[in-house]
Order: sequence, then C-alpha cells, then structure tokens
Amino acid sequence: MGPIIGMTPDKKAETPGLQERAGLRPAPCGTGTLPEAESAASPRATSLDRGPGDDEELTNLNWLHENLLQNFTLGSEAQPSVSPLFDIEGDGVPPPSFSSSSSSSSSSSLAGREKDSLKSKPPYSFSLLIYMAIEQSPNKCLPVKEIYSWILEHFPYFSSAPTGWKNSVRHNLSLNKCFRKVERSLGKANGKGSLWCVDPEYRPNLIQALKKQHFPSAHAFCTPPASPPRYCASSPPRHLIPQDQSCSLKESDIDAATAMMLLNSAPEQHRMECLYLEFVLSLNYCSRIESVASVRVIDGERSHALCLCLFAAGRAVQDRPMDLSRPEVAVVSSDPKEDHNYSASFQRCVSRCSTSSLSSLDEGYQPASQARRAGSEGFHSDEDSDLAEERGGGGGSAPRPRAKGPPGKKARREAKPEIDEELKEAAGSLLHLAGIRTCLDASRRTAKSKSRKRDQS
DNA sequence: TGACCGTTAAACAATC
DNA sequence: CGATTGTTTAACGGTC
Repeated sequence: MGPIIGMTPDKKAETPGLQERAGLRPAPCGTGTLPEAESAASPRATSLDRGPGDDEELTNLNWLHENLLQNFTLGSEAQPSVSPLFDIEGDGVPPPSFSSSSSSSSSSSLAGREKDSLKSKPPYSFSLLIYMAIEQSPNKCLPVKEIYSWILEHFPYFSSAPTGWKNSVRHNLSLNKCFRKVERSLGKANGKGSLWCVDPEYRPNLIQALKKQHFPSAHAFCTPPASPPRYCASSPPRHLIPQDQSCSLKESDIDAATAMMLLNSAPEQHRMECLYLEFVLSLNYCSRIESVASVRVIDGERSHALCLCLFAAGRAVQDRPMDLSRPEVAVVSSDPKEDHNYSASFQRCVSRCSTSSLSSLDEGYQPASQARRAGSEGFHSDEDSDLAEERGGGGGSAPRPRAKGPPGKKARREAKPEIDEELKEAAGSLLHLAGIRTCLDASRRTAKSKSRKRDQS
C-alpha cells in the first residue's frame, strides 16, 4: 500500500480493502471517544461563576490565537500542527490560557488538550469535514487523498481511528450533492482520481449545517426569542478589552471557511458571542467583506464579540456611523437583547437586498424549523437556490461555470454597484446594530480600564 | 412509528 | 498486480 501524503507514520493499513482481504476486520469502532464532553460540562456555566476580576479571562482570546489560529497560516495553505478541536473536545473547562496574560503558561495544558483531542472524535460530520478541507485548500478543490490528509492533520483522531473513515469520506463525496467531482486538468498526468469541490449552491447549506452542529440556538439570532437565553441573562456589559489583548490577526486574512472552523472550534462559552462574527462572515461569503482581520470576545457571559472587518479596497462603507475602511476599526457587539433589533434590522436589510447575493442569508439564518427542513432535504438541489443569484449577480446573464469551484473574490467584485451599496448598508447596519466603537475609543477606554486596575492593585 | 440523517461496512468496477 | 478511487447498497443508531 502506498504511503499517503501527509499521513503520520503510525498509520496502519489505510485501505479497508487490505485489512478486509487479509481477513483482518478492524475492531468495532468504539464510541467511548465520542465528544460527549462537548455538552457534558458546560463551560458557560463555568464562565458564569467567574467574578468580575476574571473579565480578562473571558475576553482574552489567547485560546483562539494559540490553539486555533496558529493552526492556520493565513490564506488557505495552512499546515497546522495540532487539532483545532481541543477546546471542543476537551473537558469543558476553559483552558488556562484564558487567564489574563497567561499566553506563555498554557503550553502544558495545550498539550493535554491536544492529547485529548487525539482521542476524541470530531463533532463534525464527514460532509462538514470534507467541506472544511476543501474550503481550506487554495483552489477550493482537493483530491480525495488530500482530503484524507487534511482530516488527518486537523483531526488526529482519525490517525488512530479504524480505517473505515476513508470509506466514509469517499462515500460522502459520492453521495452528497454538496460535493462535485471535477476532472483533473489534462496536463496533470499524475494523480489518481478527480478533484472534489463544494458546489456553491450548497455552500450555504453546509454553513448552516456547520452552524447547526455547534450553534443549536443560532436561530435565536434570527427570530426574537421569547425570553433571553440563559447565557445572556445576567451581567451588564463590561469593558472593552485592551487592544493589545486582541488576538494578533491584524493585517491577516482568514478565509471564511477557516473562520467558521475557528468559530465552531471555540470553547462553548464563546460560541454564541462569535455569532456576530458569524453574521459578518456570512456577509463575507456573499458580499464584499473581504476579510476578517481580528476577532475578539469582549464578554464571555454575554453575546459580546468584537471583530474587525476589512472591506475590499475602495469599498469602504460610507455614510455610516463608522469608518469600516479603516482596518483598525473595532466592532463591538451590543447587549444581547439588541440581538432582536439587530436581527430584525438585519433581516430588513436582507429583504431589501432581495435581488442580491445577500439573500443567501435568508437561508443561512432562517428559523430553525425551516433550516431543519432544508437540512432534511439533503441539501436540496433547488435550482432557485439563493446562491444561484451569485451566478448572474442579480439577473445578470454572465454564465458561471459550474463544478469549477466557488466564485472567487474576483467574481464577487464584479457584482453590481447598487447591490454593493445595499450590501454595504446591510453590513453597516449589522455592524452598527452590533455597536461600533472606533479603535480610538476602544483604546481610550481600555487605557482607562487598565489604569484603574493598576490603581486598584 | 416512520422518515430522515449520519455512519459504517461491504462489494465491485475502474483507474493508476 | 496491488493500491487507490468511485459508486452503490445495506444496515444500524440517533433524532425529530
């Protein structure tokens, strides 16, 4: 059996066929490694127990920086060394790296969590794993072999898992309508098999699935809940975290898929906070936000997230309360209660942009019942699916080649200017509703907070 | 209870 | 020829 690119040496016989033919049936896949811990111990509860002095623990995104972001070199050709999952797979206790300025002291715990992650099955379905692998690839297209490699690299669980998972991957690729087979270019003689891409039509569904997998209450951000969710039931908004505590992603681009991964890999108590970012990322998918350059959680108990969005050059949102063209602009979410307003306003924006690609958000953030329906239809192949709008940029006739990978940024930039304006407005409204503070403001408040703390201590 | 989904296993053909 | 890839079918458990 030939070696598999990127595989660790401890890899046993990869091919089920080899074992099977040799009469070596793999041991039944134990289910004891399933990530029940994800829901077992609620880190959120832990965070709620924190005192005010632990704010920085809640707001510090060292976990993100150290655990996750290091795993993804900017761009798409990441060569992560560890799994992005340890927090999800872990014991549910926020890692010590949450401690203020403890970034250097977390290596041992990181190692422990990484060890845990090696044993835990990823909480993603195979389709999502494949999706993430493909989205991480530079060309948004991968051969099966490299999908294996990606999964192995990011989810070491599979390196020691029974070998059937590859079969499952292939099975998924073949069966799942979300994935499309693309013939390798004729010039590329070597390499067996085809390349696999994500069908852009189904991308929102995959995103939805990704979200549903870890954001079971994500719909709360689309439809006003009857009562505030428990994670936002207490504690007033707090302060902005110091600028220097943000994860250092400035001037770096995280593609949306990576960021989605990061969001879904976040510790429990940070997931809901990150939903704001998720909205922004959704915009990124279908509109003009070119990158998310920084992500910070402001308050672990409430839905306070802080992210920094970079619009494409020359696409700064204007006539907005904030200058989004400035990369240092910080976006601070508001009280979770405003989620309702936010959602409603955002939906209004979306509805106004009915002809734009932003309409994909309608699907992405539809009520859970609809979402489930969409999901139960196996990522329906509705020809009128929202992303189909991307093809013509709102009625345009320019044909978009299918099964050749998702439309790139270039294609997105060719959208109609009026749609851009609406998208900008929608994004602006979103960010405004989330509560905008300029970096200057943030720094000022941060400095105040810092000096206050110093005085107290 | 049934539909649906995800997973796993298996078999087989095609391809490298 | 063996390994890999791709397809198909079936069974099972969990969820809704």
